[in-house]
Amino acid sequence: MRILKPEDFESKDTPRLARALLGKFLVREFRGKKRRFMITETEAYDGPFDRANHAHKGKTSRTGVMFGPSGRWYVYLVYGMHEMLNLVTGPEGYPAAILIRGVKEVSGPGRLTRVLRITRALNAKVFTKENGLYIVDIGAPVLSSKIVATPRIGVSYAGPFWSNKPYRFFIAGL
DNA sequence: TAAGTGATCTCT
DNA sequence: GAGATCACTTAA
Repeated sequence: MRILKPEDFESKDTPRLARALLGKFLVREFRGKKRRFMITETEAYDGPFDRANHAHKGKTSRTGVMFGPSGRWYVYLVYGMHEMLNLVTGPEGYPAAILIRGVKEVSGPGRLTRVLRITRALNAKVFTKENGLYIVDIGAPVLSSKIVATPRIGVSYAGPFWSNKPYRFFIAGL
């Protein structure tokens, strides 16, 4: 078992990283309790040209964290009530992130953050054990035949080219 | 199918 | 400052 490091997400191949995150475990240490959840669904938001990516219009106070180095959390509020958990990827200056949409037994990005008690307090925090939210690899890769890729959810505003890209990944049959 | 909810961004 | 929009969930 290995705790992943910020440098493990420096690649610009965001879809590949998103796919590789499946089967890893999200570990939440909160108020003295530690819980592990297997990541089962992710989405890639890949760089400045991806029109579905919040950062495609440039750096703002919200999206600035995506332009920084990999391995930070990007947490934002959507629809007035749901916090979304993303892991920033790519080298400094390349805005990209992976939305963690689901873990085993918890489907949906809004429910995930509610169950794990994740809020914007974690936004821009480095992904470490000290911050109470990190990822471990238990060394059990997911069979590629079990991984399904589809278009991302809720991004029709990005136009057909970007909204149809198969940047959503999940483990079939859970 | 649509309401709920508030931060963010794009105009004035 | 106002108005539209939004990487969702739940109840009907």
